[in-house]
Amino acid sequence: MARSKVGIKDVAVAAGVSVGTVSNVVNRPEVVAAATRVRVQSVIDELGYVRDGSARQLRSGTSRTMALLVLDLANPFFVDVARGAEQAAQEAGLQLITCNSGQRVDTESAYLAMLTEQRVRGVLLSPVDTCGERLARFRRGGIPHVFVDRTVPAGEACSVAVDDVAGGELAARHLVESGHRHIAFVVGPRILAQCRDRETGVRNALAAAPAPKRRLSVLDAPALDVSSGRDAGARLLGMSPRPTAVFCANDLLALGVLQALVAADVRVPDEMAIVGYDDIEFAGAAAVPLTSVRQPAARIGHTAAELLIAETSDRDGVPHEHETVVYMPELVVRASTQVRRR
Amino acid sequence: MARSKVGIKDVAVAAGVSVGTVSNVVNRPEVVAAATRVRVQSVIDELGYVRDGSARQLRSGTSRTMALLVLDLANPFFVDVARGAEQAAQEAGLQLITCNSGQRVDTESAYLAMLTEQRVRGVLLSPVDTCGERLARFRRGGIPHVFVDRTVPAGEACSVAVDDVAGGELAARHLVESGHRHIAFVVGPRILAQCRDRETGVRNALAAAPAPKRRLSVLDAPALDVSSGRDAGARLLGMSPRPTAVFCANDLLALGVLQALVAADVRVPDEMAIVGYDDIEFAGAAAVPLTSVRQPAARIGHTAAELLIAETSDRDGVPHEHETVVYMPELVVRASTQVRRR
DNA sequence: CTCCCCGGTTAATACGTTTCAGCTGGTTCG
DNA sequence: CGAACCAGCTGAAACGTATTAACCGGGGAG
Repeated sequence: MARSKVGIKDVAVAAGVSVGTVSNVVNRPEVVAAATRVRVQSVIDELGYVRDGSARQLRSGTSRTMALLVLDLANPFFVDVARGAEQAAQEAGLQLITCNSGQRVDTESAYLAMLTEQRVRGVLLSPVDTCGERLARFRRGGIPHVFVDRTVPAGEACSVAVDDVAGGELAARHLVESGHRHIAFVVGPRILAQCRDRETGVRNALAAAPAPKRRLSVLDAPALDVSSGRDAGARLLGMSPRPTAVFCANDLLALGVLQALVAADVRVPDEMAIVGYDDIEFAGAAAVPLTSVRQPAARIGHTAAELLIAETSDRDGVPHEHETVVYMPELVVRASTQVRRR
Repeated sequence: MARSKVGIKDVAVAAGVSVGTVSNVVNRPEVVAAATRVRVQSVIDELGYVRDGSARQLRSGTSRTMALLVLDLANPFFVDVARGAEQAAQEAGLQLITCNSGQRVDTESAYLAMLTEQRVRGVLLSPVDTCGERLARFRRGGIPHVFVDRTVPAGEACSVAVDDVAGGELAARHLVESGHRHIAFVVGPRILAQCRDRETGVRNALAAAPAPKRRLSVLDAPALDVSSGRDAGARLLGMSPRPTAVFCANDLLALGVLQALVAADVRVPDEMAIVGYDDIEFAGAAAVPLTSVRQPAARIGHTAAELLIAETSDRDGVPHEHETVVYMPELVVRASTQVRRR
């Protein structure tokens, strides 16, 4: 079991052949004579030779793995994005590695630095902040990348996203049409474009609503997760006058708010309606099934990966045109906004 | 913006020093004179030089990244494991990449092959099947690895797991003590040791229960996910006589079963009690908050990563002792098994 | 018979880095 | 005054692979 360092050279001498031939057996079997091929292959199996990715990549200059760097893997939305991207990568014969920045800028740039050093084929990127200096440096680094769940000025890079302004409008309009006059919006860190855009959508919808004037209360949450949602829910309960409906910037926040309401015996939706965002699988299974704004998560990942693959395949001479894909969100109405049998 | 290929050599000539000096500036700044250091560094910044990971690793022979290969990233339990592992890696100055086998054997071995070629420092592994030939080949490959959420015969490798038999017992005993006579167990693919062990625990608990004899119905689910849970829930509803309690091999299944019950207007826990496994965050936020068996997910990941790091740090000459860590699960009782104000 | 081509193989080179032995000029010690 | 040393730097040798030009023996075309 001499597992120490068997290289192409060892295989070559053991098979009585040159290293070039061994390389051919591994990478282009069709060019080597059948007899030689099986002999070399059997030596490879016997010795347990595995080619060395570093040397291979150093020599060839290109990698066969791409990366997905997401904002928050604890959010099932991004897990679905990853699933879609993984499938597209697999279809193209590439490997995908997933990295999680956890909404932290420094973790994000650490990963970007590592991926740059590794010379990955490309990166699918859902960055914390589009404007930061660290991100700009990465982009100057010349590694192909596609923005995911985030748009970017046309021509700068490919991007695949959902119209978050429209999504915010969708949610707020639904609440307005359900007769709510005082609506709360629980928003995450404003550094996230998603949060800013959804807020814009909410304000648009309220401004466009027919008289009478609606009131909007905005509650800030420090992060887009369940425990921040619980906090926000507690604050919501303390408000006076209390809003009759709440829209949350994502489903994790909404689930947290819901927990706080249920714990305080506030009836949903009778006393407080709730709308979430993302329509993660758990939204429909919640204490009160959540009305939510659905995004085609897996398709976003799949499309983004396809764009990246297109960008990194050498189309000899043909220059790459950056492309921007924007999907439209869709409102899924459930019990959390439907007053039952009056 | 000539982003094409700036290597250490380009930096060297631009700064008027030798390549060795540039390498030192990057890797051991303390050995080079301050004046030279700042000059070289400024050239590096200006040219946007990034050292090449492949060449670096090829030369030095060791990698600074380790990998985590999980069974199912859609299960928040594994996301927590990843979080713990990531933290431990970061503490040791290593990078962690996460790969998702999605409970598919072929995807798993594709990732293992890639990680082997890449010569990663080590792999944290929660395999689909401990016995398969493909896994055996990987293990012969000599890449250090630690099993996660899965025990392995002592001495073969390190492993960090939770006592699943005890967990199954915990859940079943709780239901027995709540007075249930006919219990259903929704189990996932038996190829997963977790499923087998939890079933063993259930049978142990029932065998050990005082008279009268309890009845056990086992329902097979094709996968450990929510939609399989919904299917199982539908089958459960069709049973006659119908069990009065159901224990699910994980929380995703339990949430699916719960959805099916709620949709059919079956009251939980009055008509049907439910126990899940993993105590994921969403279990407490479900339609009826779920009683569940909690596992210390983040700690599992953290400990496993620490073991791997210990195994791969050269303790000059001291041979590595494989270690097995087993945590005990804990029952968290919630509304899904507590009949309310009778 | 010569020439050329062809399938199959070899030997050499380059990829970008790290490392290490050695060179330099200057300073301190005996 | 010479020897020994020092900091700071240089230059070349690997690391394991993919690639390419060259080589070789034999068979078909001319």
